[in-house]
This record gives sequence, C-alpha cells and structure tokens, in this order.
Amino acid sequence: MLSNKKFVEKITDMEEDFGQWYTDVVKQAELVDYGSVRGTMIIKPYGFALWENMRDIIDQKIKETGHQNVYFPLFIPESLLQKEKDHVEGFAPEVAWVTHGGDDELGERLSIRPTSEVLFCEYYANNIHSYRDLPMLYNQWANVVRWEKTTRPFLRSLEFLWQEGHTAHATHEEAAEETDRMLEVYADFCENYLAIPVIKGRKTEKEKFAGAKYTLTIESLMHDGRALQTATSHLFGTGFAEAFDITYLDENGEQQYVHQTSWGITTRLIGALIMVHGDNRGLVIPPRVAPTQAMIVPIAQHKEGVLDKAYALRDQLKDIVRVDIDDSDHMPGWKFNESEMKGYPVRIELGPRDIEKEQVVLVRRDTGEKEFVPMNELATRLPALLEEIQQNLFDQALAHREEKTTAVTTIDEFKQTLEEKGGFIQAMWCGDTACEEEIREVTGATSRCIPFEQKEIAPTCVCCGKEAKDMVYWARAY
RNA sequence: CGGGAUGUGGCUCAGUUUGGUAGAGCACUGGCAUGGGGUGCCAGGGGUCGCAGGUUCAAGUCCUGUCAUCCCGACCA
Repeated sequence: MLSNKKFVEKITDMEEDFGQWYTDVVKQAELVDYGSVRGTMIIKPYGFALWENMRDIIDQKIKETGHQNVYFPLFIPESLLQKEKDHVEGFAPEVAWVTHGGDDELGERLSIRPTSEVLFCEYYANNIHSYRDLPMLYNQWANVVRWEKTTRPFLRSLEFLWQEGHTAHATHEEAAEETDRMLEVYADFCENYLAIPVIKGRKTEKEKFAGAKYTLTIESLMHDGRALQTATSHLFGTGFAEAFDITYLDENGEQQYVHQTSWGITTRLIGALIMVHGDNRGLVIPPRVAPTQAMIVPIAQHKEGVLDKAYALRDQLKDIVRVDIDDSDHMPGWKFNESEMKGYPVRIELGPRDIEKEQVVLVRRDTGEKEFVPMNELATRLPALLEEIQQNLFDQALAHREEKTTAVTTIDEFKQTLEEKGGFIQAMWCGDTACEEEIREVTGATSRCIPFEQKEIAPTCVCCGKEAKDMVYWARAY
C-alpha cells in the first residue's frame, strides 16, 4: 500500500468521512461536474474517456456472444408501461413524466424510460412469429431516468448511462443459459479489467428485478465495507410474453410463449472502481481501462532539450501504451499530485539528470514505488509494469474483501460484526422473506445474494432458527 | 415524504446581530524570477448579494412570500 503521507489537502481522508472522500475524488479527478438539475451530472472528458474504455470492452464482448446493437425511443406511453403489473409497481415511484408538447397538454402522459423492457416487448410481439426468428438477441446503449430521492455522482443519479440487453428465446433452458452467460461476461469484465473481485449469485425474491422470475447478480465490496451491486442479469420466463402476447409457432405448428432475459451494467461501475481502488491521494485507475496509462512529467522543462526529449519519449511510447505528457506550466510537485489525483497507473519523470543518464523514473500509482529504467528498456518494462499494477489492484481488493467477510451463526454476532467491522456477512437463511426483513430491521443489512458457491455454516437460519435453505451474503449496501 | 441548515465573483466563504452603496483565499490574465512533491513577488479582469414584493432618505443587512440546494432519516442500478 501507498504510504498515507499527503501532499494536498483537497481530498478528505477516507477514514475520516468516506462520503466526503468520494465526492472530493470525483471532483478533483475531474470526472464530473454537477448538472443544473439536482441529481444530474456532467461527465467531463476524463470521466467520459474512462466510460468509453469500459463501454468498448463490454460492447465487444456483447457482440462476441452473438448480440446486435439497436436503439429504441426515449419515451414510453403510460398505457404501455402499465401492461406488466409487477414491473409498473416496481418502477412507478421513480418515473419521470412528460405531460406537454410545447404548450399543449398530451392526451397520454409519456414516461421517460426508466428501463426499456416494455418497448422491447412491444417490438418482439410484432416481430417474432416463428421459431426461426429465435433467439432474438438485442442490446442497446442508452440513457435512462429514475427520479431518485437521494443522489450521488455515478452511484445514484437521476439520469445515467447504461447498456441493456433484451433477448427472446424459444425455451426456458436457452433463456437460462443466456442469463448465466451474460453474468459471466460481467464477472469477467469486473475482475479482469476493473480489477474488482465479485461474488456471483442469485437475488432473493425480495431483491429481484420487478417482473423477473429470478435475478442473477454480481456483488462487490467497497473500501468502506459497504457492498455494491455491480451488474445484474434477469430471467423473465414467460411473464412479459404473456402480458404482451409475444408468441411464436414452433416446429410442430403450436403457438408458444417466448422466454426472455434482460441484463445491464451502468455508469455506476465507475463509482465501484473509485470506491474499490481509490486512496487518500485520489483516484487509482486499473491500467486496462485507464484513459492514460502513463503520464510523462518533464522536470525543469524550460531547460534546453528537456521538452524535446519528453515529446520524443511520448512518440516512442505511443504505440505501446496510452501515454500523455503534462507540459503545463505548473511546478513538478504540482504535476505529481495532479497525476495521483487523476489515478494514472504510472508516472514517468524525465529531467536533466535522467537525460544525462539515458534513463527515466517510473513511479507506480498503486504502491508509490520508484524505479530507474534505462531508456532502451522502457518499451518492455512499461507494459510489464502495467500488468503488475493491474494484478496488484485485484489482489489488494480481494484481500480486503476476504478480510472483511465474516461467517456468523447468531443474530447478535451478525449485528456486532456489522457494526464493528462492516463488510460481507455470511449467514444461513431459511428462505422466508419475513426473516430477511427482520434481519434488515435489526442489523441494517440487506441480502446481497445467494452465492452459487455455497458452504454450510450452520444447519439453521440465523434469524428464526428453523432449518436453513441457503447461505446468503448480507451487507449494508449502496 | 418528515427533521435541520444554507443561498454573496468560477469555487470556498466573511460581511447580516447594531441598514450607509461589497471583501478575502483559491482559480483566471500579464510580467519577472523559480523548477526532482501543490514556488514567490508585482500588476490586472471579474460579483448588485437566489428570485419577487415591501419598509426606509438609504437594504447583502429588516419584513413577507417564493424557488433552489445541501445534510440526517424512510425508498432505489
């Protein structure tokens, strides 16, 4: 870990006030500005570049798994939104409505999509006729609006960007496979690109998506010991198909309902990345998604030849790593701090002394370690270093999660652990929603998921003492 | 939606108690020096005090109303 010595006071220590730390980092790293409407955000160039990198990787994986991108409208007529009962009930409290076109009141209110299930359903109903049309594997990148009461950049904003996959299949088995497949895509992305270890599992009935048969999820642990749902993949079964009359003729000429899924990840992942890897000096971005992987900082750049050499170095490296140069008029110390706040994985220092010795100084963001590297070895050393950083970030996050995961057998132990240590609680559960609600009331924790990887901690439910069905991960969550 | 607070240059805030015509730090512009962990000095530009009304010779300051935002609790990717 990086020493806790601070050079700049612009970022509140995370131990002191984690919420304020988060806000400071988001602002100082220039990821976002606040929009003029409460709860909205302007994603600035650096923040958007990060999102674009994440998006491009996921987009490629979505296409590799056979999906096609589409774009559906922003508006959903009220009558359409209301076709599936559970779905409306789930979203109604946070829907934004358009009531006027110019000065004229609309005959029917239009909701601004909080999610697009019903639009896809309407389309599927009109376009699926035969088993030959299936599966239909669509994805869209879009913005959605949910009128949240309390908001926070990336974690919960009125408007956010996401990707939503919507698929229709002939059979339950195919749809279930799809749901599993996409959860795997997300888990792979989180672990191998964002360096965020995840727990894969299923949501309880209480926590599942409104209208779904079941919801698969990946959950991860933030630095303050609170959990964050990083992605979800839902199996709808035929619920929506029945509500929207989405049917096809099978090989035997019989009318069948389609089996549907949906799955998504959002700009919230940026919040996860910040809260998993960041430290008291600011952001730490994993190399594989970092817009700038290495920032060159010229020292005494006014001196003859220094800047020329720095530009030459950039040109030499630009096909190997994503490299940039800070040739601003600031002092070197200022640039060091700036590069740490921005979370560039590696800083390359280059001054008169280095030029004389034909070397550069590499400083890694995660540990603060410095190394002197001969100019002619840089092309091999730098990519290797980036990989080391990527791996180290994952290892650190995993170690942190393991340290903060506790198995408990009694509700008192549950409560005490959560208060003193936070993190994930593993506890047995009978499967009854009443117990889930009581646990929340008593401890403040919600069920995060029923993990695929089960272990029996005790034979009985931590809450009611009846026979336990599953081991469940619990936590206070964002 | 309940409780608390705040609106003054781009940002953080002082000034309001006791009305007299707006100030600091940061940021910004120009200059000189400096340059291996937020550099120093000099010179500049920029606000009518959330909005609307009222009291007064005079309102950032007092009164009424209104809007917005932030923090704490219940709901959510």
